[in-house]
Parts: sequence; structure tokens; C-alpha cells
Amino acid sequence: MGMGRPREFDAEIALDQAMEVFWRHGYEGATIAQLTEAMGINPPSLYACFGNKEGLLKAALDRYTKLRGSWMDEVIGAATAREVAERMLMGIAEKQTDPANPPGCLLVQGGIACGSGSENVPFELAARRAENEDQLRDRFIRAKAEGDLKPSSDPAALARYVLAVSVGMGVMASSGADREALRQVADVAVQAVEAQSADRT
Amino acid sequence: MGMGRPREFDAEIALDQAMEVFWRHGYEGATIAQLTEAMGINPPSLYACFGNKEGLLKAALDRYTKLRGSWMDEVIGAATAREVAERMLMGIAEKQTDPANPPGCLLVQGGIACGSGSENVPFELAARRAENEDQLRDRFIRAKAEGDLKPSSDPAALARYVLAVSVGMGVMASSGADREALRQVADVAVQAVEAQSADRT
DNA sequence: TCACATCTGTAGTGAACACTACATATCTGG
DNA sequence: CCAGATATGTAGTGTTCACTACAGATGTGA
Repeated sequence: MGMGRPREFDAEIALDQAMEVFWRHGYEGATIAQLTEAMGINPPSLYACFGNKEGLLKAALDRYTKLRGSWMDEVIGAATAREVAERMLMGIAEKQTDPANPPGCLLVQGGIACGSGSENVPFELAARRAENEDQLRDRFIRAKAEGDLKPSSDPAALARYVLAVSVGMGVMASSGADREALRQVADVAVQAVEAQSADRT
Repeated sequence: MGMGRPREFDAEIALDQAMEVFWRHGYEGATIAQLTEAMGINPPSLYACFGNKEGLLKAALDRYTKLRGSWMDEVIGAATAREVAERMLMGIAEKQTDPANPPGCLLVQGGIACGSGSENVPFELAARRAENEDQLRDRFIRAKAEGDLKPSSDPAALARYVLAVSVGMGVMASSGADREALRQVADVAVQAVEAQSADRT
């Protein structure tokens, strides 16, 4: 009972290429031909490794969130709620206009609305975005407990707000907004969080 | 030289149906079969009237923006920049969770990323969103001139910010956020505009 | 070296897609 | 009533899609 012929490609490198195709064209706009070409493999290898197109997307999403995990840790590691928001939104202004990647965010570009065979793709992306929202919310709950945020503040609403701005910035980036434009949006957005912060007297 | 056989369907009613399909499934996810069924016509009628699928989308977008025009006028008709933002974002919280329509905003759901034959669809949507941004910017420029906004404020950045929040709320609505959740986001978001408003002493 | 298991490349599969040819129907102007 | 013009319904067109059958290649364990 041997182990069979070993795989000739690196799954993670291939996923990076697939990620880029989904990012640029969306789930439905990306074709298997484009994906296999970018990945440098043939369709049977893709299906043997990832099951089907949706399985490939999920694997690419896993890799995407994993690559961004350490950055997100840095964000929630900031000392105050205000600084959390600033790191998050300023970092997003940078990342979403990084020429090394397609503009925008894969968790949005991947597919907000899909056709009748792929209804769960938007849900899949939403679930990943919700993870980030949960991290922010937990951090803001702590900030409120520490007296960093006002007693009247709503940590869940704040987290949802920061995520909404992030998503909006992503859409703008994908339609051509440059880094400076996004920075300005982030700058304004942070002021709402500041307004919820306790006076530092 | 007669005028030929008259059209048997109402183009505007048909457009309303097409709008809903694009809204729910996106440009690429919507099929001609779904569109014609929703519109109650056959493919030849669709192509005779709108040219092709992309022409139908543009016509639907025209109708969408036309239907929302009067509301946008109400928004920028508010007395202060702060109230403009509040009307805009609270109105969006309502509209994007109106059960009479698919959740979210057609100008986002229509297609943020598309495949290789439809690259200009995202640009088309972005151009329509930019119209709203321009209206807001002009209104905020006036607010600054009137002393309603601080001399240090940036009307263009504020307009871009309000639009970013709107878009982010749309994405959240499409992935299940309810009206109250969106209202909370709007409520927080307005505070950033308030922070840019001149002190009313 | 042989049986077995897994991967890879070639070359397709049926299905769904956007779009249309064509015959027929219904109008206007004369 | 007739000629020209446009709309409609039926029934397709070629293309592209996600996905796969199959044969050969390359590994492991006995």
C-alpha cells in the first residue's frame, strides 16, 4: 500500500495565484482555465487537490485570512480603541492599494452577489468578514471595561462601524481610489471612534 | 412608411423586474433566462429593446438612479452638513433593508468584480456612485463656505467618507444585517461629520 | 521486482450561456 | 386593402463553462 505519486506543485504557492485571480475577477468571473493557468497546473490536479471551484475558493480564503492574521493581531494589540481603529483603517488604506495585490479586499471582491448555483459564496465571504468584526468587538468591549470608551458607547456598534468603513474603502479602492483618498476617509472615520472615547483629562 | 407593430410590454415595468434580478444576483450571476422570465418577455424582445445584456443593465441603472433622484435631493436639501449625513445614512439603513427590494444597493450588488468579458461593468457602477459623491461634495463645499463646517475640514474627504460608509452598509445589508444594526452604524458614522462641524455657540 | 496508490496531461463531456434566424403578427400611411 | 416597418414566439446557433474518463507516469511497501 504505497503512498502514490507525489504532488508536483506547491499547494500554497498555487493558492496564492488562485487568490489573485478570485480577487481580480470575483468567484463567478474567474474561470477554471484562468485559475489553472495562473496556478501552473492542469484541471485534474486542481480537482484532485481542492475538490471543485468552491473548494478552491475556500482554501484561498483560508490562506488569505491566515496571511492577514498577524496584522489583525497587531491592530487589536493597540493601546486604545481609537488607536485600534486608526491602525485598522490606515492599514487598510495601505493594503487595499498595494500594487502587489489587486485593489480592494478579497473578502468583498470575491463575490457580493452571485448566480443561482453559488448562493453560498456571499455567505462564505460574509462569515470571514464577521470574524474580523468579532475580534474588533471583543477588543472594544475590553476598551469599554477599561474606561477607554465612554460608558454610553456600544462596542458592537463601533466594531460594525469600523468594518463597514473598511468594506466601503475596499470597494472604493477596487474602483480606482488612490491611497491618499483612502487615507482621508480613514482619517475622518477615526474621529467617530474618538467621539466615543472617554475624555482623557 | 408605417410605425410598425407596437411593443406589447411596458419598458419601465420590465426594467423594474430586470433591476431586481441584477440586484439580487449581480450582473454576471443574472442570466438572460432569469431576466426574460422576470420581465415577462422573450429574448428577442429584450434584445430589440435594450441591445444586449449590458445595455439592459445600463437602462436598469438609469432607472435606479432616476427613482432615487428625488430622495437624494431631499438629502442634500438638509440644513446642515451633519443633517445631510444623517438623512443620507439613516435613509440608507431604511432602504437597504426594505423588504420590497433585495437587500443592499444595486450600485454595489450589481458587480464589484467581473470576468474577462465584462470589465467595464464595475466601472459603470463606480461612475454612478461617483455621481452621488459629487452631489455630497458640492453640498459640503457649500456648508464649509457657510461656516457650517470647520475651516479645517475637507469637503471632498467628507463626501468620500459618507459614501464609503454607505457602500459598507450596503454590503452588510446584503449579507444579512438588519435595519437596527445599520442604524447603529449610521449613528456612529454621523459623529465623524459632527466632529467636523463648527461649534454652534 | 511487483502490486498498489496517487498524481499528471490529453482530450474530451454534457450543460448552460448570450445571442439570433426566421416566420408570423400587428401596427401606420397611402 | 396594400406596402413598409417593427414586435413577437419558436427554436435554434456557436461558444464557453465546470468538470472528468482514461491512460501513462511516479512514488511506496513487501
